Amino acid sequence: MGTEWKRKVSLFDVSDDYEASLSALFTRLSRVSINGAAAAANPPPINPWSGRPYSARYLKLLEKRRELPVWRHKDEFLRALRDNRTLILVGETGCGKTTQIPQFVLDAEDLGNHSAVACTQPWRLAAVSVARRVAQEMDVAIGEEVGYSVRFKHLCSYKTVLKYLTDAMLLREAMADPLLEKYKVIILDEVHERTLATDVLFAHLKAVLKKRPDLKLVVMSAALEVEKFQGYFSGAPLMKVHGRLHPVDIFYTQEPERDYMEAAIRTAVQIHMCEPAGDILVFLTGEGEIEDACWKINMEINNFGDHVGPVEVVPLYSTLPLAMQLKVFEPGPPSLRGGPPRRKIVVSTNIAETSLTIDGIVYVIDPGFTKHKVYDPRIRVESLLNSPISKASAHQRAGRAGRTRPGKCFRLYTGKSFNEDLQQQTYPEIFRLNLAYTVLTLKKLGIDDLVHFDFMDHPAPETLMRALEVLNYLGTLDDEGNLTHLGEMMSEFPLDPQMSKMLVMSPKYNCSNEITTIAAMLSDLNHLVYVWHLYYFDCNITMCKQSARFLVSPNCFLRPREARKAAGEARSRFGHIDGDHLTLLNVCHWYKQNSKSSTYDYFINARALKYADKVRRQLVGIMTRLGLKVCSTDFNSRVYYVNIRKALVAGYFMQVAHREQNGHYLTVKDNQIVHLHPSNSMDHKPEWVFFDEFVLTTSNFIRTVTDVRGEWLIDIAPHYYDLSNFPLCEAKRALEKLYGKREREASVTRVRRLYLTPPAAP
DNA sequence: GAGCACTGC
Repeated sequence: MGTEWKRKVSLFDVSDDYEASLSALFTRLSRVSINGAAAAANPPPINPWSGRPYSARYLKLLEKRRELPVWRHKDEFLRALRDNRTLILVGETGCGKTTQIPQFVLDAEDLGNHSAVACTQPWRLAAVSVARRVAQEMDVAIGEEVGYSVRFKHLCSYKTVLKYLTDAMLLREAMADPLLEKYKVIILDEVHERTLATDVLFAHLKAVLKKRPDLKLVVMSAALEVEKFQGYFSGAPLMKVHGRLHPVDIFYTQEPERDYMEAAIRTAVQIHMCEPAGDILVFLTGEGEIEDACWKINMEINNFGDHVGPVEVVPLYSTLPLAMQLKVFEPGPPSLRGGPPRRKIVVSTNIAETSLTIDGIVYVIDPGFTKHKVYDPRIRVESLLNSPISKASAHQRAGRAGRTRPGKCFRLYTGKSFNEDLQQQTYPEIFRLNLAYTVLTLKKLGIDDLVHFDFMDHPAPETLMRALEVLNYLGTLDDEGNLTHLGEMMSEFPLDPQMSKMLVMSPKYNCSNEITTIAAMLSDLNHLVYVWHLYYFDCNITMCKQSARFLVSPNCFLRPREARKAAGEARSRFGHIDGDHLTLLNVCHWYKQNSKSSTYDYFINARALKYADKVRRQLVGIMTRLGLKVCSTDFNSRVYYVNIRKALVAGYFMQVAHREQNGHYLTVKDNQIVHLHPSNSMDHKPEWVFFDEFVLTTSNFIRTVTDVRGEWLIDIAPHYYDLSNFPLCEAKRALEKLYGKREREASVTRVRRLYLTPPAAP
């Protein structure tokens, strides 16, 4: 301990010296006390957290912890924490900041017996696995003194003093308790990821710090853009901790490569022929490229015959079935003594950049591209663009080569290009995503003035305007920009506003049961499976954080490459001719009745459906809490599907396209030419459709599309289909006719009433 | 005629 700072010694106080002596004591005990006599004479020290004696594992872990680079900075950190309300800690992968810093904070702060320290992570798996690890390190049961809170899973108790949670979850907590009063110290970890939730928390917590003098904030990040963080947090002190990775030699090309695919394949083959043993990881942008490259690498190497060792080329991307994904973890072919090296070549998307760690990789090939989701508020389209990676990404990719031993990274671009062309960081999400959901969150947090809100990076004004416009049309915000009663209800759902709107409206159409199912199926089905979690858990915390993530295909329909046709046929069995939303409902119904039978025979992704069911239960819980009836129209009723489609329109009336005379579809108001995505299940091309998403890939596609009647649009959303505010187009003329028809119907009704209704008694 | 990666009381 530093001499200038005499800490208050409490029961919770575990100083370095104390732990060192404890460690020595236990070493002695374990040596002499086989028969227990010595142990009885020297009772082992009591863990102040649990009130029980420390276990042997505690000491084993303690020794490992003390080797972490961050331990050398413990005193410095505690001093900085005492003297400042905000501080920034920069530490490279493997320095131990995520597990140790929160424990240091517990050592420093005199806390009550309620949850007082929160540490955020961008990913659920990280929050859960780190919490479990830290519970072991503190020798307490998970869910007691150390807990976690992520979507669908909360493991905390009244005893919890340290809680790991996702950043989005802390934001959710802030919506109910804006000052976050139950926390004394909030640690935001992995802030360089710049998730939307982290960015919002930055600004919100900055404001909370002004209102709560007792709150402290620790911001932790990997390297890069440190000055920016420091500037934003008005010069908060900065601590740097170095990590422990093996060195990686980086090679650039002399000249820019014209064809990065060809260059990547050539480099892989060269490494295999010339470099010593060690597996290769190649980064490409998508499934098509990856399958292509795998085939070509195999071909070229096979052409060399027996002169070179055999290779196993393994593709890796998220929509690959799980069993295939797991192949990347199998060891490659063993090398024969004296023979040429054999090796495994993994060809992967970005998934291998941060999401999972593969043992044995020594060579990385980085062509410098990735696919990115980009939102254009002008045309309201999210598209996938093949674009250059950032320096931070390149750094991360290179690091994949140095995890087990010194490695090499081959960048297929020039050093000049790296220095001059690549962005420092990947664009933060706040620049790239549709902000409707985020703006609703901010409104719920009580932030009125979005334009002057203290974002670290301000989103484009158009994106904010679009979000406000959408929320206004949905009835979430009134014309002054205040949250309406409807908006209050919508903000309770962890869903896009269109979806929360259709949920809130669905009881009115007597189909909230079905709408809840469809919402669950539509909400992003990517989710994490904790396959390797326990296996890696005791080995290495960094691996545990990053190894265990496998994606479920984002779609409930499987389409294995080798069985496309069969998959298509199986899918058509579920197809509903009125549209994909109803098809999703069919799949769910089928699964509920047949969950025991082999889903794979029907090319149905059972894990996606299980996940959807989890989401559904959560949504039903929220509905019930809000007093919204969970009900269904009789399945045999003529209006069963009609009601469902109408309820969907109540949310999706802004995402509608109209078929023109020439057969093309134009989106309403924006007049974008779009095509029905070939995966749609309709047997016809309806005049009007609504859609879930507009994606720009090989063409302008609208995906997840359902037939809607024009009359419903003007009945359900007359404020949006107000013709005085509509560009001249075929859709407008079609709507004019519909309004005319409605007007005639109305006058007939008036006449009937006039003549047929008996006059009311005076 | 088709699929980068993640997340949410």
